[in-house]
Amino acid sequence: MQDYLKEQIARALKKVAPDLETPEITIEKPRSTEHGDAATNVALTLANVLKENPRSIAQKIADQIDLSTGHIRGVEVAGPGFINFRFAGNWLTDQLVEAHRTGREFGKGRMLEHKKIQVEFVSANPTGPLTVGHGRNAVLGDTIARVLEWAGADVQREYYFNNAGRQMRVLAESVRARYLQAIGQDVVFPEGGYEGAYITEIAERVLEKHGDSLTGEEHLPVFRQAAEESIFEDIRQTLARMNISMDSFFNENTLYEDGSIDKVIATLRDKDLVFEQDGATWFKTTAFGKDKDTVLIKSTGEPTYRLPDIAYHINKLERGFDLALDIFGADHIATYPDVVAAVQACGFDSDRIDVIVYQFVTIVKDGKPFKMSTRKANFVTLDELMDEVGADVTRFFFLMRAPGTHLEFDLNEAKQAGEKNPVFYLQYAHARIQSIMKKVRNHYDFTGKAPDFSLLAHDAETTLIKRILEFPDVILLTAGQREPHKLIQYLNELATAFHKFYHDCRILGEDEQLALARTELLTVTATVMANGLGILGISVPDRM
RNA sequence: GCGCCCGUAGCUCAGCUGGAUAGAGCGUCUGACUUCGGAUCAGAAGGCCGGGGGUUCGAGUCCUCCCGGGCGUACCA
Repeated sequence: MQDYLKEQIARALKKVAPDLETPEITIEKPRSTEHGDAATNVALTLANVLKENPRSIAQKIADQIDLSTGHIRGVEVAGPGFINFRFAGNWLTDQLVEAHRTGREFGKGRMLEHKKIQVEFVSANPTGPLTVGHGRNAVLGDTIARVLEWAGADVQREYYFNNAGRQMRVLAESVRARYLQAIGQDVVFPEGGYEGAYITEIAERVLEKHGDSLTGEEHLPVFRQAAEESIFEDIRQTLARMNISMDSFFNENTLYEDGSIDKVIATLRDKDLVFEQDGATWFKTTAFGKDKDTVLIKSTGEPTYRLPDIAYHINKLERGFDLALDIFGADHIATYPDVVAAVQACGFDSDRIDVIVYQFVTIVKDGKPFKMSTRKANFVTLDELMDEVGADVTRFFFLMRAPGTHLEFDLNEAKQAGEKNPVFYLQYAHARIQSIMKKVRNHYDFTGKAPDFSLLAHDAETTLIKRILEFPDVILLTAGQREPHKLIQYLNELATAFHKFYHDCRILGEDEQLALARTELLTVTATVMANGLGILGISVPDRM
């Protein structure tokens, strides 16, 4: 329809101003329905060039629009010089028939067809349970992956982790200390160790399984491995509970084993971007405009996290992804330019790497900001949150707001959200439709009959139809921007249009033809709602 | 100090990438079918879009300078 309009406008423009080169014509959907179904601002943009009043240009163009094809019902000039179009009713019903026929697949796009995309998210090291802080990352990553799939992409979900660094050593020492305490030894708990209760539980399980003989330093790996396995199992379960399942887990260690780390250093050294100083190996980031150079390998011989990060991203590109998406918290953003610069220097196309940065979640508890620390064990786990409000509300809460804005998560409010939560508004619409359907089936027999959507002329009906037809565009917008809250906003509008329809239009008691058309309108509505909630990873109840 | 993000209704946030009278939810106030689920619907109140300057037909949106908050700016991840 957009293309059709553009063509019409371009043709009209030729008659109005034959000498003018056809400009870019943009079509937009007016905010208010009073302004029709589509509008263009060409007259405004041309006012300067043509040295003429925008309204009079608009009027001349409008006069030249061909209405005889039947797609357009009305053209009018409004405001400072907008040209508004109204679609003919048959165009809407044609589209609705198509949507109805497509059913469960309605909304799937082909924008990203044949694109291999990797979304890397969560990527928390196995040092403790996932917290509310990780929640936003996890839910954003998974939902973006889902919407990319709906836009046609072939998506892989990957979890990147490191089980060999300093953090993990401290973790193992913490477990060991708890173990020694459990068998009655008087040991000092390591400075900066992990204090959570789960550490003690892991220590107790080691004691049960291996007895009390693991007192020596040399047994540290046993504690490390026990902790890793146990914590990873918890993380996996938490993710599953949130409706998230990873396609692969990538261990940072493989980058050392397969030599990619050394290769990165060697390549950068060839380009004269690496040098030694004070016993450390540096990356010359000042060459890319940064204030300081960056350490890649510490004087202790231990690499900083940037080095494997670089190797990891090269690895992703070598695996053939058209796009590698990272979901990063605001605190990680500083490394991104380094990684891009290094990847580029190594001869790879860094345009294939993109980062979604989300701002931090501020936990508010009892009206005060709550500072979390995994090490200090004062945190709220995702499991605890889901115990309180359920997985659906948890996902919804993290998706409601644009990733780039700070998200305030009021625990008290979320916990008592119960019936008032906005997610129920969407689920209720779906459940209500199912309930209507059940009643309808008892009153009418529609078998073998096709609906005539042209009977749907009520305001509430056309509004609902227009909303439904927006769905495929919303998918593409959400996928393109990678901002799931846009889908939520849309589903809210869809639900509102449905509830309005429910109040204004009835099915039971209406003549069979109209009842059939309305019933099938609701079928499509329910499908779109189900598809949308599915992308958000939220359940779609038939009853509530 | 420098870099990135943010500042919109009492609160939490949208605002389709520069368009028409700036929207929604919660909260407050007033109303609604004796038949399909009232977890709903209709309406009211509530705003110098942090502030100043600039760009143009047109700015919440772009440029610039202030103010205020968050995160970076580690041989921590």
